[in-house]
Parts: sequence; C-alpha cells; structure tokens
Amino acid sequence: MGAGTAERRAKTEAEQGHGQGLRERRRQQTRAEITDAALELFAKGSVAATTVDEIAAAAGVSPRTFFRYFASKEDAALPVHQDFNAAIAAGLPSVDPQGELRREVHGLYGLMVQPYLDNASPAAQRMLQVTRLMRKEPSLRAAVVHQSLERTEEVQAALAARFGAVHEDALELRLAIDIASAVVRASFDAWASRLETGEPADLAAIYQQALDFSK
Amino acid sequence: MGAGTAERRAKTEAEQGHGQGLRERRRQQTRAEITDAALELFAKGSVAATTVDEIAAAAGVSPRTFFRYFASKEDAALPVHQDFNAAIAAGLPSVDPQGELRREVHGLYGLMVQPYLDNASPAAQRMLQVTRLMRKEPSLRAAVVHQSLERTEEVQAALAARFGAVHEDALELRLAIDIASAVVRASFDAWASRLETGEPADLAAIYQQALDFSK
DNA sequence: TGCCATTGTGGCAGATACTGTCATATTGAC
DNA sequence: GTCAATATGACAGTATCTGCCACAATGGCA
Repeated sequence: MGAGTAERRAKTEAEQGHGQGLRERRRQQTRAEITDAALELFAKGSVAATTVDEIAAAAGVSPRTFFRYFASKEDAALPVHQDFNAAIAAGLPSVDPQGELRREVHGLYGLMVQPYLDNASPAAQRMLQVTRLMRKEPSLRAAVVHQSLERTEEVQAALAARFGAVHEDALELRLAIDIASAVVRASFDAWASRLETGEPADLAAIYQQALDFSK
Repeated sequence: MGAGTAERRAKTEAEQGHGQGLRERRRQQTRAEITDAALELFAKGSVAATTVDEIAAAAGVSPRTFFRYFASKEDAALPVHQDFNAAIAAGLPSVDPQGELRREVHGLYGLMVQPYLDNASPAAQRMLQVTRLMRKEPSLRAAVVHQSLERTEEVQAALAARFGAVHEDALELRLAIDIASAVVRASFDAWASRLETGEPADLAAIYQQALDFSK
C-alpha cells in the first residue's frame, strides 16, 4: 500500500478545498440521501404512514444513524428550512441597532426569500416541492413552525443584545420577529399555492404584498 | 309512564342545566384532576422528566384513560388554551364580512384576552401559572404553538367562508390571523413576564400596546 | 322498577419514536 | 505506518401512543 496510500492522501487534501475534507462531504451526501428518501416516501404515501426504519433503509443507513442526522422524520424533509438559520446568522451584523425595529427585523427575515426569487432555479424548485408537500401534511407544517420557534428564541436573544437599551422591552421585539416570520411563511405558502393552481407567481411580488399588508 | 318516570326525567334535565348530566360533570372533573396533577408534577420537576404514567397515577386514572382525555402530556397542562377555541367560535358571528380584514380579525382574537383582564380573578391566576411554566418549558411553548396552528386552519376556513369573495386571496387572510394570534401570545407572555419580575402589569394595556405596535 | 343501548374505564399487546452504550471500521494528522 | 478522532451499526431499553377487548357505570325507555 505504498503508492496507493500516497495517492489517497493527495486526493484527500485536494478534496478539502471545497468540502472540508472527505469526511464532511460524505456526511453532506448521506444527509442529502436521507432527505431524498424521506421526500420520496412522504410523497408516495404520507408522513404518518412512513416509518423512520423505511426512510433509513431507503437511504441505506441504519435507523440509529438516521437519528444522528435528524431529530425526527419530519426534520429529514425540511433541511431547506435549516438554511434559514444560516441566512439569519449571516444577516445579523447588517442590522442597524439605531434603525427602526420593525424595518430592521423585516430586512433580516427578508434574506430568507432571496435564494428563491428565480422560480426556475434548482433551489426554488426544491423549495417548491417541499412547500407543496407541506400544504398536504399538517405534521410537516407543525415541524416547520417548531423549527421557526427555536430559531425565534435565538434570534430574539441576538437582537436583544444588538439593540441593547434601545428596546429593553421584550414585547415589541418578540412581536416584530413573529410578524416578520409569519410574513415569510405566508409568502412561501402563497407562492406554492398559486403555482400549484397554474397561476403565475412571483415570489418577490408576493413577499412585497405580504410585507405591505403587515404594516 | 307514571309519576316516577316524570320525576326522574325532570331531575335529569335539571342537572343538564349546569353540567349536562352526571356523566359529563364527572368527565370534566377527571379532566381537571389530570390537569392539576400534570401542572404540579411539571412544576416540581420538569416536563421532560415527567412521564405520562406518573401523571395518570397522580390523577388516579390509568395511562390508557389519560390518552382519552389528552393527546399528549403537554396538552394536559394547557386546557386553558383550548378555551380559546370556544372564544373564537363564539365570536365568529360578530365578524363583519364588509369590515376591514385586519380590524375584524383583531377584534375576534381580542376575545381571547377578555376573561383574564382582572389579574386577581381565578381564571387569570390559573392562566398566569400556566404561562409562567411555559416560559421555562420550551416543549410547552411548542405545544401551544401547535394548538394555535390547528386552530388557525379552522379559523381561516371559517373566515374565508364568511368574507367570501371580498378576500378570495388566502395570503392576506392567513397573515391577518397569524399576526392577531402572535399579538395575543406576545401579550400573555409579557404579562406573565412583568408580574414575574414584580412589575405591575395590566393585560389590557399590554394588549393595546402590542396591537398598536403590530399596525 | 327493570331492561338495554350508550359510554367510560382499565388492562394488555403492539407499533413506533428516540436514546445510551459499546464494538468496529473509517478517516485524517503526524 | 501509527494513533487519535470520528462515523457507523447493533443492541437493549424507555417512553409515547393506539387498537382491542372485557367489564362496569350511566341514562333513556317501557
């Protein structure tokens, strides 16, 4: 295994260039396979009728491993919504502590829709697929709300620190976050709903409408 | 049918006056006992550390019976929030289909806070106890949001029918409901929060502040 | 008052979700 | 090439929740 080993090493380090090492890339791949399996099974049958064991088998991993990637079968179908956490984290530094509360928070949550403005993009197609499924599955909607709730608590803490004494009252901050979150969710829902019925739907326009209405 | 039969009939109907018969009253009593047991155990330990078996034992019923009353241990602590459904149902007829959407929906959801405006009332004390517990227990918060989500779907259907063609667009209706719901939840939370820290707190004033802020 | 349909309850078995732990294999750094 | 870190799988165990059945309590009706 002399030359073979060296070869393997070189390959490994080259791969670190984009994916942080083979290990991490393999992890992302497994994660994606679980998600694909879950979405397919959910679409074929239903969320309730699909077991974790089935998803794990379809993805080629053990049930135990499934739970190392996702906390529940619902979460397996919604990794898209975890990207939201990244979007929020990335946008936090841009929040102006002196700015108007509602405006700043809407600006922050508006980042969530950015990646999906082009209906034809793969990201948008994926999001549409999930949102469509969500419209039929109450348990998925509940899971999204659950994720949203957890995110809310973190965002509130982060924003409270950032706004400091300007908004020491938690009431308005919490409300601003919940409203911004509702605007985003309603926009995605309406977007998927309209495309489902064949209507043309522009996510940017829908989001703007929702935003205006919320004020 | 003799006089005896008539007498029994009358007695039965008299009981229906407050409790709809002994059966229903007994049911309410059992329900309350389960809730009390759950709240006590949750407060003593934590929601996660408390099992359904323990709650059932403390309430003097079998675990099987527990699940005939509540779908989960979290729900057992939150029957208060099911009163919301009754409040909404009662208020639906008063919604003006010609009125402004946001205004009407806020009017409807505002009914939820009505029973708790007097801080000293037993209902308010009970609500405070639950809300305080909720602030420490993420799983209870999640359960409340879950109940809220289910209620939302029903309310949306009812209001869509009531508003008819005036608001054929689901986006604004959904958003109005979600915002009104968030206003109520944030108000209760701030109310409990301020009383917890010893501050004076007027639920009516807080709700008004939240309402103004949301516009 | 007595009969009967309805309804509440408990016990049991079982499916499913999830977690801790250990042994094993793979990866990656030196 | 060796060793530490990490990923996986298998296993056992706990908790949630449901269907089913037998039994008891209730309430309508003759």
